Amino acid sequence: MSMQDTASSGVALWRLVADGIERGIADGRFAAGDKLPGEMEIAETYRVNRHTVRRALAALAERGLVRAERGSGTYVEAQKLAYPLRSRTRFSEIVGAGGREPRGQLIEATDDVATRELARELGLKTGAPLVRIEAIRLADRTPICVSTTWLSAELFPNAGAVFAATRSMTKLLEHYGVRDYRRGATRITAGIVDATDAARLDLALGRPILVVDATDHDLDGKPLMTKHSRFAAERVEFLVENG
Amino acid sequence: MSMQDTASSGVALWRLVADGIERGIADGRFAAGDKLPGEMEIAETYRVNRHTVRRALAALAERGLVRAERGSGTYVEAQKLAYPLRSRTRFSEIVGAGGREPRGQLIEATDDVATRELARELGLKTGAPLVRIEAIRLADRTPICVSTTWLSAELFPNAGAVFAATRSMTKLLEHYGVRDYRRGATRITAGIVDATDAARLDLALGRPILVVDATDHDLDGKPLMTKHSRFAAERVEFLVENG
DNA sequence: TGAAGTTGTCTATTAACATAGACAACTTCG
DNA sequence: CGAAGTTGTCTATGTTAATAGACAACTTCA
Repeated sequence: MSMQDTASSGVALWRLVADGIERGIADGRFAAGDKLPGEMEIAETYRVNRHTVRRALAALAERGLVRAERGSGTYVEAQKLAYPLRSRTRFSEIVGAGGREPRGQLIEATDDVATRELARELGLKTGAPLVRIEAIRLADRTPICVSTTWLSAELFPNAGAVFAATRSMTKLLEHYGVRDYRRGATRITAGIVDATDAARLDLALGRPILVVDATDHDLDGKPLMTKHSRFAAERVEFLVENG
Repeated sequence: MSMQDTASSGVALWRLVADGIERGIADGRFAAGDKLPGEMEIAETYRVNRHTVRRALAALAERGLVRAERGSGTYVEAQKLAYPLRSRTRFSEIVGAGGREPRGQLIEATDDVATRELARELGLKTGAPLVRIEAIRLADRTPICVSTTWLSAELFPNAGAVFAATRSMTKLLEHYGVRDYRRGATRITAGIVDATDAARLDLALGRPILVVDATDHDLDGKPLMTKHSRFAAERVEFLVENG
């Protein structure tokens, strides 16, 4: 396959090969520790020059997914985080369950006003004052997702400062007397990471992301906050346990 | 932004611009019928040459997402299919609810044997005979997803032929006396389309896909079939209605 | 009508992508 | 050891991607 006989997709060939191999790792065709096929063999299966395969492998190696050993072969390194989507979903619990250290980090907290869309989600009027919190969440040192959270500025004054101190949405809500909350309807789609999120997630441009929109409610069904989260698709896998 | 000052991602710049605009359409910043900013303005916001913007717009136009009008501007065309993930999910009902014509098409049906993984999902023994059905599902003329379905060859003899005739999994199960069924645990992740699926979904290489793995059970909880589906992310949006 | 703003088309130049072939350096295994 | 198979590095060539500038063709609106 050369660039001129396939419809130009705007994606480099080496990138397609790298994605193919990564998929193989993701779905278990290549398990952690396994040896990948030789560069020549990969080149033949993708009908591509060996140098193109080498570039693909170099990209995967740089991301820590594989490791090349001269004279021997190239070996698989990594795994994905299982992320159950339940009504009671807590990032820290999910990550902790996998034996990893959950961390949160505030990027910025700013004042905002409700668009019609946000107002509807939060049960407020259009133009109502909001706090917008931009945060990143990690498992050990690996960024998992960035999320934008909107809360009513009247119900949660100084929410930005509280989050900066607690680094946890659950603790933030506790601070305002909310003992428990549930997740409402969740919208999931996929897309390509933009430049800003790519930098925050330490993700290469053009990588796929899982986009999750959800609104959390208290136990009486009153909306508390609405979130727009972007997950590095290569690092997580959502589990919808029935529905 | 030129290719040499950003870390080379293997994704062409015009493709990043196209993805950015598409995201703008997806999340409502540009609604159907809206006029996009001028090519010069887009070029400035992405810090890119106008020709690069033109290429991005040409790609979007070819996919029918936007339409350029000389001397006037470029306008938005399309929308996404809302796809609720409930325990009782029927493709035909979801598509029909949107006023579109649901269609199914058999790609191939072959005999297969259960891997350990498949056997566990279906409650069979490793090596048990299976029927593997590869099918594509469309809304009007637009391909929405391709799915690989495995069923027990003993419980559902000639399943391939039955599906080819009925073009519906629901009708296939009815044929074997299954009146109703429910979806069990569902795993969702995202990835990049491979060459085979790209052709089947009429999707450009490098586009993101939503990957859904699920097993359907009858009302007694007995596994009926397990599916591996790949959705064109740009054409659907999953709705998880609580959980 | 005329000016401003829009998309369409052309030429030209530089960097990145992909191919091809050859050989070195190293590991594994009989 | 020695052969086979692996990754690492080099040179070379043609194609694609992205830049830059200029101008034509068309629409909108004062």
